[in-house]
Amino acid sequence: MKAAEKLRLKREAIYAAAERLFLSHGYEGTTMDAVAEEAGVTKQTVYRYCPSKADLFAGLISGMGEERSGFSFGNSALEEELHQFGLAFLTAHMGERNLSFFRLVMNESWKSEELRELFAKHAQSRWFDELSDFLEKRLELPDAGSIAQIFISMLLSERNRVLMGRRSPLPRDEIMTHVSLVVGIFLKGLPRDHTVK
Amino acid sequence: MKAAEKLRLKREAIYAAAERLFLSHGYEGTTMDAVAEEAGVTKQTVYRYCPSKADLFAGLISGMGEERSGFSFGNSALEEELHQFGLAFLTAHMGERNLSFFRLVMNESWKSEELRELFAKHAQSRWFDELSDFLEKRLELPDAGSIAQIFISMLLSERNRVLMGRRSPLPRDEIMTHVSLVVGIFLKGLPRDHTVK
DNA sequence: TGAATATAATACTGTTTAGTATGATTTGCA
DNA sequence: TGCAAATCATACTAAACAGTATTATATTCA
Repeated sequence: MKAAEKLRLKREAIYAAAERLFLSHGYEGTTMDAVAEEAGVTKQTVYRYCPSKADLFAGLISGMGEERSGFSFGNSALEEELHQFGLAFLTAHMGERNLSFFRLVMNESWKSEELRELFAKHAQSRWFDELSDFLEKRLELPDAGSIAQIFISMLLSERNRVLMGRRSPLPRDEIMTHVSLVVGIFLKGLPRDHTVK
Repeated sequence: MKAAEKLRLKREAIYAAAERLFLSHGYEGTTMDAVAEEAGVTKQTVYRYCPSKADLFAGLISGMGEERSGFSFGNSALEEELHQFGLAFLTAHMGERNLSFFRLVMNESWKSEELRELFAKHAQSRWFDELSDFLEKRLELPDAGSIAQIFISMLLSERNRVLMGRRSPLPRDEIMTHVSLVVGIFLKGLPRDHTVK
């Protein structure tokens, strides 16, 4: 095997191990020794690929920046589009990885401006942008941004309890029921002066 | 001054100092030396009043359990009641103390079942219970709990950005605008089969 | 006043952990 | 084959921090 290839693989193993640990145990709860062991590598090797724990963490977060929302709006009826969006959004946000990532952001983001900026590119911003654009295109709204944020919050109304370990993530059928309920309330409740374009 | 009185004061000083530090720096970020200094006291004295850091923390959290929601529903029109509730709720939840407390809960609650139980008595549960009862009393609803949770989430739609340091807490006028918007959407959007009792 | 209690001041123990140092061993490559 | 880079194994340093120990000084109260 080529040398460059091996280096790439090792680097990926280290970052993958770090991601697993950071997501499941948080920043403070993850030691560099644990990262090394999880990656099947020595601590020196870890430090050959990153200058410090903080850099490893920051590198990881910005690496995650490439992830897409995994949903695109189409031209179906408003209700149908919102329903599909809600399903995709809520399903994604009830996944373990997403829940862990959100906890991590919450835990760490207030510690430094640098981290806040890193995180800002993630969270729900892709989803939010798509929804906001869609609402603006389809409806005449006073403030599409606020309205989009409200719709997203309605979808996530059960998430805090999940995040705090007071209930398990919504299973598929509860997600469907919840999305229907939310889309119903939202559509009927939209400001009166909206018009479908 | 009586001895018992002095003891009580000292105990309060220590717990107050610990609360300030835990709220602003988190559990890990707070050292017992810092608590002692903040309370103007020696570390031994701190340990005379609590057996360990974990106990100090737990004692604090359960001490906060007595706090009321500070709002009671009346007999005005539905819209007016919801509006008043929204104002009180959102104002409280945009306060620094409440924001810090929520961050703390988020940060620590996943670490142990004991902490989760402690926290369970707080968070929005008082507010939630009152709202849920009110909706059940006033309306014919399929699931007052879910609906109450959705209303609360709508009110808090901007809070995540605040929590993550991406915007400052909503000032009074934005709170009012937001509450009006939310109550409007919510009331118009409620499931059709509701009837005012 | 004098015994008992609380506190101060200070230093210490033990543990955890980020990061470094060293010397031996493997591996790609010319 | 033989060199150079990467890795391993292991041990170390330095700092932070929870919790303890000691000795001396105040304070309460009988």
